[in-house]
Amino acid sequence: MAADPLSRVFSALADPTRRDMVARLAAGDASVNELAEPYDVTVQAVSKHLKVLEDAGLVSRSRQAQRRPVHLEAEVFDLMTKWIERYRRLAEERYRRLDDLLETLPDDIEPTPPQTGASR
Amino acid sequence: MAADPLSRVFSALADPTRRDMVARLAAGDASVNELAEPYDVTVQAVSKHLKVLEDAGLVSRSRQAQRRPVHLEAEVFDLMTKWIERYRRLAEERYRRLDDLLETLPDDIEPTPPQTGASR
DNA sequence: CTCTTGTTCAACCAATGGGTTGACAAACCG
DNA sequence: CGGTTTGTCAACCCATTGGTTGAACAAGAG
Repeated sequence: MAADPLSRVFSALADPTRRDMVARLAAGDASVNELAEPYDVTVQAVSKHLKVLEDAGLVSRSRQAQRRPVHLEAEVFDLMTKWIERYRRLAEERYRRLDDLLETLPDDIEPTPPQTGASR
Repeated sequence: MAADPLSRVFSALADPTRRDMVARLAAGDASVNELAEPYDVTVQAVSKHLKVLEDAGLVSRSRQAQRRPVHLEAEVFDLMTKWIERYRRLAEERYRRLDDLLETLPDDIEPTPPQTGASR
């Protein structure tokens, strides 16, 4: 469990149940039992999921009587979006540059010589 | 392997080696051997990683002589950013509303009665 | 056709992950 | 105090994953 933060966040959100929990927590804090209610798994399993989300920094838990309300921490999302946007931007720039290059090519030069049936 | 698309993408990017491959592919296409070079794992392991990335829709492979150049497909990133932004936005709105609420509260009403050190 | 290069497939192994049940801790309720 | 509610910890099970080695396949190059 000594993975880097980015791996932890991606990994935490790779599970549909955990994503659903995050989705529901976006609407408001909830107790473990409340969170567990819709799923047909034990409350212990949900507790484990929450631990994963907490280790990823996606949620935090406070204490309020016996309850441990779970709260969504939105800041960690930035970690992901920054990573994603960076490489998407690069990929798109590269794509655009390739487009430009093809645009300016003389007509008689073919970037990938199509098999014209003519033997070489 | 019948996971939903979002799970596949998050899961694929949960591995640091695969993220590094994506990062390098953002700079340009590469063959499997080229991709494998920096890592001290076998080329078969890299081939497996590429299969995961391909199943997630993050890369595509064409054929060029014996080589199978790997190409980064940036569109899938949108799937993630849309999901992330949606819930981050909700969480932030909720946070803002809570702020507003606290702002308008009369002074003598305490939202969560702080332990005043009185009884145990 | 044979050889070489690049890549994948198959079988296997150790570690991890998501689930279970059962016991336990913490805090309120009587 | 003794119970009840709420949640976690521990041990275990089984499927998945990331890695290995060894063989096979695909497509030039001789």
